[in-house]
Amino acid sequence: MDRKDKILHAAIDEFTDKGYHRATVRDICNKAKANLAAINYYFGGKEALYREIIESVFNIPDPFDLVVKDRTYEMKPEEYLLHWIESFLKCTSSENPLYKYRYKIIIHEMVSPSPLLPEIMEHKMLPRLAKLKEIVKKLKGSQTPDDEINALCMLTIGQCIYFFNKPMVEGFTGQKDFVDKNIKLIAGKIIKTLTS
Amino acid sequence: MDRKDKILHAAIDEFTDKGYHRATVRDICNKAKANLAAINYYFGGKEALYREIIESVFNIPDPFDLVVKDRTYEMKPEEYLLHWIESFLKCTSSENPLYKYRYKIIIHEMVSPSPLLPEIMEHKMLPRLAKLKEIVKKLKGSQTPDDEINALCMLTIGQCIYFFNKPMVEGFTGQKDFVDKNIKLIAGKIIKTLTS
DNA sequence: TAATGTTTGAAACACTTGTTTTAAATTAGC
DNA sequence: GCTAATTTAAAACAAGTGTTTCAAACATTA
Repeated sequence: MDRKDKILHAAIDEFTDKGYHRATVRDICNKAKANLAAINYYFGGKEALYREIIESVFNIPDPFDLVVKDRTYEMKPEEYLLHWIESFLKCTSSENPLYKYRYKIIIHEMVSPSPLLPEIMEHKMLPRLAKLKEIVKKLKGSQTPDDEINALCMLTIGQCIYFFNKPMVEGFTGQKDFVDKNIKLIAGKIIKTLTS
Repeated sequence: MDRKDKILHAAIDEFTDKGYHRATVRDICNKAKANLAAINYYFGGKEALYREIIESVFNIPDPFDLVVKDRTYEMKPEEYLLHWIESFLKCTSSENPLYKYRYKIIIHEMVSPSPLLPEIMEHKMLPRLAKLKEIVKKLKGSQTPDDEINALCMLTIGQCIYFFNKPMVEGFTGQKDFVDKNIKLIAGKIIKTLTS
């Protein structure tokens, strides 16, 4: 692993852990055992490095796309959504770091926007959310009011994304592996938001 | 309004908007038209000022307590929880700033913990969450597994707290007043998570 | 009024941040 | 092996941070 990769690796750790603002180039370089000037040399600055991280984290297919593949239009909406939810929840665990990082970054961007939020929102998030909306619409029927579809989508996301808050989940349950242990249970509850 | 109050007012704006780390004493003083040294003079420092803000934001009764008052034990769990959820959602609107501020601070603390998170968690949040858990337990029956109770509580909180993310809600719906307009609809969906 | 305590204001301090500079070390190409 | 380009290293820079200092202004009260 060369110096540049080591920096990328350290940067993804720092940015996803602390968000764009609280992550520092010094901490990243220390973690990568690189010199302070390395980030500007290789990437051109902190913001450019962050943009590279964003690309690497978002430009991989959704985990649930791998399950669903091209069966999208032969699957029932319920089945599709259950995959969507379970895949989302699985991202909280560490077995697939890139997906976890993606949602950690989203949470940070929502709470403390970086200069890159507008483009992340437009190019990375809204397209994926549109896909969710489309399936929910198919499930509930096309005559369902748009506000209700929006509400259902956001309730689903809210339920899923909440479990990325480690301090909250651990503080509430006292368990470190609560989500891993209860994915089926949680997904089952969430899907009821959409179907009942 | 004296100088100290003006600082408190400005500080609550800055801390709830940007969180403990990104809020600066300079911005607070500028907004309060106070001198830079005022914060250290009146409060003893940034952290002490933040602690004062925390107290003012958390040491008021939950809005739903005002509705429920001492009728807690004559109310059905469903009725109680619906109040809990609606009150929570109402806090997203600006009509009652202190409640809104409370949840904005919670979100910031979850994502970018301040030095005060441990005491906020212990003294301000867990007691309130325990109350929710107690009612959910009453609703689902005492033989319900603890993991399921925990999951239901967190799903409920996740759904509610998500709507405090203004950029997310506006980005998704394109509307500024979506939550205000749809409180009954949203609360109705959330309560189904618990009852169905 | 005079003396005292309180509040304000401007500057400076110590520290952290992202960035730039400059030179040394390393590597690649001939 | 020599030259030139690339990479690394250390230091300095400029801007921003929380805090402190200290004298001036103000208010209070004897």
